[in-house]
Amino acid sequence: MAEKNPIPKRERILDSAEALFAEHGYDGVTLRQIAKGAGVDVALANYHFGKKLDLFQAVFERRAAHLNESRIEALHACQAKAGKKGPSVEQIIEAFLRPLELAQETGDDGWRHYLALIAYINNSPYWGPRMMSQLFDELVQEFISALKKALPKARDEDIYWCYHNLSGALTLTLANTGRIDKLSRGKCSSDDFQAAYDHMIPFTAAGFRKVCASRS
Amino acid sequence: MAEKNPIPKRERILDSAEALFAEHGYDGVTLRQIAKGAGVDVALANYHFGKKLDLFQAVFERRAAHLNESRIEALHACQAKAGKKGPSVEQIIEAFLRPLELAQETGDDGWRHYLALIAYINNSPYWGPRMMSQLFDELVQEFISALKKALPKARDEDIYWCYHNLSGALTLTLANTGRIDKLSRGKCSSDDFQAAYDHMIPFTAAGFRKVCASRS
DNA sequence: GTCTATACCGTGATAGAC
DNA sequence: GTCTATCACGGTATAGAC
Repeated sequence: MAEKNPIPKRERILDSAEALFAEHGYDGVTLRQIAKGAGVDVALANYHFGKKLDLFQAVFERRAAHLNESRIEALHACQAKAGKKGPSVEQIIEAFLRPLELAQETGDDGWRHYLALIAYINNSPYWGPRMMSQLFDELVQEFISALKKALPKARDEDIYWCYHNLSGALTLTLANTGRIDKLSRGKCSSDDFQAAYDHMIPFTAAGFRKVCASRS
Repeated sequence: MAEKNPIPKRERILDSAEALFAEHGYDGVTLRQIAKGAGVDVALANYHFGKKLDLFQAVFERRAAHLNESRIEALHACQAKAGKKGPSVEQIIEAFLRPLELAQETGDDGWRHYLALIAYINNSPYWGPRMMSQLFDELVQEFISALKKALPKARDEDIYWCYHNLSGALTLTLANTGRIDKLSRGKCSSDDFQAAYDHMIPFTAAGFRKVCASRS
């Protein structure tokens, strides 16, 4: 009692909820589990955040602004560096992805859990349409504009379908399911985010170029 | 009562469970909702399938064998056609994906729901490791072998990471969340599976070639 | 064998007392 | 901020109808 836990209870509730929602989804988690994980009483989550759904929203929103800022900064930095002709497809995708890698490799598991939660939401037919747009559309549209400039001959539909493929590859990476470990019999690891992005960037950039260059 | 519903109740339970699990996940669905959707009594699910988890498994397994067969057939057909030198990366990916498109476009929603359920499971850190391997590893390994032949200079890790990207793009497509509709302001539709695969095949094939050709 | 009605008992979210 | 009560709902078992 003399030594106070340095992390306030309110934050610990968010941390615990984040980890559990990411692993089991919204309905797979109870407030009691969250409270136990945070080392607080059940009712405290209610006191701070109201309903379970509001807590879910609060977790979702907590890190969004910071994440969006670092990705936008990365985009603007690569645009400034590229000068008038604008950055290449690779450079844009790099700016889209590397801030995630940095967040995932902070050592603190919070970001890893948060991004797994985004993967859960983005892949869900229920949550996806309800939650993704409000926080991420603005960012995505800015990246898509940049990609259109880098691929001036591309049709709009082609750009969007390519972005969809990129988003899918990213989502499965964020979900961090360990499936690639099994399939590759240990040659690759879901936790090796650097390897994931090192492959994803040239993979998707080549895909964009191929699809957006050809006329069907 | 004179006219009997042509679909037996046991199947209707599976159909209803399939649709609901795909939309809301395992914990987001109650047996009572499933029963209501099937137009049967709550206890009937228990009678036919036992525990909720067993019903989930039964849904997961019902269409798996048929799906695996049609994908393996497609692979063997393209291998036979290609002759000694073996099929190209595009042809292999085509064989991997097109049977899914055919299933999704039967008109009957069952396959669409089933494949959305696979997306849910594959993207879940909880269910993915527990369920994907048992039914799909054999198939995937056969496709990966074919890809290795088509890309003889590739390192194993590169092949697996490329497959991971393909799997992610596919998973998000199967999840059918409608997100691309919003982002593209109606120019693309999640329900347009043909467009999805028409783009995914050249996109991922180009990615495989790029990543598996270069030495880092 | 197939199916329904219903009861049981644990657990969940939430509100109100302190 | 915390503890506890409430009350609905969930999974599951049982009894028996057709």
